[in-house]
Amino acid sequence: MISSYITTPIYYINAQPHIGHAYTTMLADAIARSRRLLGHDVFFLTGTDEHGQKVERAAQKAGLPTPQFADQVSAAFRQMCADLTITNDDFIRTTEPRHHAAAQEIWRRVEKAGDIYKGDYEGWYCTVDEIFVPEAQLADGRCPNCGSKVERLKEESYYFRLSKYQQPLLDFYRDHPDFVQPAFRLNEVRTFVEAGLQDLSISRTSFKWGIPVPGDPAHVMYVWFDALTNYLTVLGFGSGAPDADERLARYWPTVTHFIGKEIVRQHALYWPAFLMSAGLPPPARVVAHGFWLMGGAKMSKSLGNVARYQDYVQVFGLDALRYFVMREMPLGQDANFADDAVLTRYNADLANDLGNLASRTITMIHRYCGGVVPAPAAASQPLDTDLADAVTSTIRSAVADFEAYQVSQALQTIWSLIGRVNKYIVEREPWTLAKDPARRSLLDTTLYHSADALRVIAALVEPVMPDAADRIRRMLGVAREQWTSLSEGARFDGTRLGEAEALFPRIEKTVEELREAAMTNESTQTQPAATPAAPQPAATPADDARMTFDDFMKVDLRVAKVLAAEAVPKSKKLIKLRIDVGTEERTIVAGIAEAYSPEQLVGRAIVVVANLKPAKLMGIDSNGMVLAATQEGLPSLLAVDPAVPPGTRVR
RNA sequence: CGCGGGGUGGAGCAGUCCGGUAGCUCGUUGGGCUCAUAACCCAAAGGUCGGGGGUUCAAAUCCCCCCCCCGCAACCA
Repeated sequence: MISSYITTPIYYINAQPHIGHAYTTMLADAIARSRRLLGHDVFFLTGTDEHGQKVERAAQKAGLPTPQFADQVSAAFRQMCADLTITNDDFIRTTEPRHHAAAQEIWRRVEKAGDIYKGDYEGWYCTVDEIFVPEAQLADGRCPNCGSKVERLKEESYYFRLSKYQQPLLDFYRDHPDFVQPAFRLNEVRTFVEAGLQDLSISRTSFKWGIPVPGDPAHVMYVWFDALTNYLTVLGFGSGAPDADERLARYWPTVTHFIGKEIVRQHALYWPAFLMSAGLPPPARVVAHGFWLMGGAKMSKSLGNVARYQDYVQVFGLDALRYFVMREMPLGQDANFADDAVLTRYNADLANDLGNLASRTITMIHRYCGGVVPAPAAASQPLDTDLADAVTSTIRSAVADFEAYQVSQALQTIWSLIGRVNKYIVEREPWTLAKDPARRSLLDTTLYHSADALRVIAALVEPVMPDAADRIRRMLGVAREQWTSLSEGARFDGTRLGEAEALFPRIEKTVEELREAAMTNESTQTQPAATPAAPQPAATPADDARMTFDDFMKVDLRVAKVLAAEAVPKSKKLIKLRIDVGTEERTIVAGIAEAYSPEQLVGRAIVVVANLKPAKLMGIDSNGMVLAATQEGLPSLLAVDPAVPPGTRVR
């Protein structure tokens, strides 16, 4: 028996589940279901990643003790699985004891291999938030979160000898060209590895919400070292359980990790390296999908375009949501999540094509054959054999598509068969045949083949739309089938049909009407308890972090007038401004291009820091700084009454 | 010259590697049918394949130059 171990990423609980999490999970679920239909021994895992300082902070923000916060958000992900009828066999939480045991075990093994050493981690540290801020996220040399000054700090840290695995990784990639799909993602990783690997910091002392390092509890493991291990935890790794080795041997070599493209490096580079070090084989396959765009733009909270899977389940139904995302996103590509596209797919593909095919087929058998599937004539005509051949080849290619993770392709294949059957029915005109008793046999043959094709379609569509598959079978009066025995011409004639029902009733409303209805609904719903929360409470800085009035007066704030503005070439955020500060004209560079065009700035009265040391930005000397309130990355300029003359002091 | 992806009928995409009547879905228009969820089937209109140059008997496809869009990186004093 072939083993298939399928995983989703474990989801980081600093945010509520949204359509992106839902998609990865549904994709993995569809593949898991398809593997079961193929008779594989499947183990399907999902779960939540709960450690790290971001979680600590999110908990603070929500005003909850960290463990309680983790419970709450993790529960929301568990609920998501239930909402989406995900068939996972286990749900791992990294805060569970079994996971702590596994992570510590892999640490010990890596340490034993001589791949862990102690060193110093150096970076910009914010004393108020007690975190290291990545250089790229610094805002004016300040913490982007609380705005206080950061300082250069060293922290003791354990390092993993990633550099040692450069060649082994390259060898592994060379020997396993199918390791990452789509293939171009592996190329990216390979390029990265070829450029040289640095050892990886894998522990922190600056926060406590994590798994203690064995033998040195002052350190907790860096989240990725901890998180990736979850894939082994659920197999009993490090548990000492009697069946652990057997389970590991049974599932580990077969694993397929489904992930989003943003975490390819962790899964295709760090993870194999950790495993090699620990003496375990790297995963068999990593499948990376693209992002869902909303109206062509990346989903983000600031744009307010983050889609909630719940809304779509409510309006279109779960099967329709699953169908849409599987159909619309080819493996590895980005795709657009547009409401009108969902509606179109629903009506065109589900209601008109599939739903209507089921409806007309079932109705005719009820009407012309007393609700019992008729037997086909012994001698087939070309029209019949052509259809039968199409059914056979559709089974073959759709199954192959699923095996290659090409779910969108599989659905296209299945839908062309649906079109084929619809055409077959029109060409035969059963309603005409029914009027002539002499053509009874041809009528029976036609309806038999139509019903048989529908039976196969139900089976093929099951991984994506399990509920619709069941409903079709109920109408046809047939049982669930494994793909291993699925074939054209199953001769289920004599079967009594169930009631005809509309599989996917057409939705006649417009997108706007649907939105309105959904919004009305939402407002009557109680918000889930864990939703965000109160604007972030102002950090209460320790007394020594405050400054004196004199300190403040050192900052020379002035009203200035924009004389000219132009975008800085090759930069995304920078605009070069020529400003009048009363006493003189100056050039300053401001990072506001994402919110303002140069034209709308000219003539404007703004507030600047006039006594800031000059700095060079993209090669341009900037003499001062424009004040703006930045929300979700988008700046909003401080404005004063235009009547105030340039040079006026602000305090 | 930072890296990468892309620009194909109204919309969304395939085709580009291996040159040879430009294809699919939706939409539009006309027709057919009436079993069916105003669904299904057929047909038509609609594209100088981002722009320019080149190679070739022949270029969406190969070569050169340019323009535009989207990620990432850089960049927010």
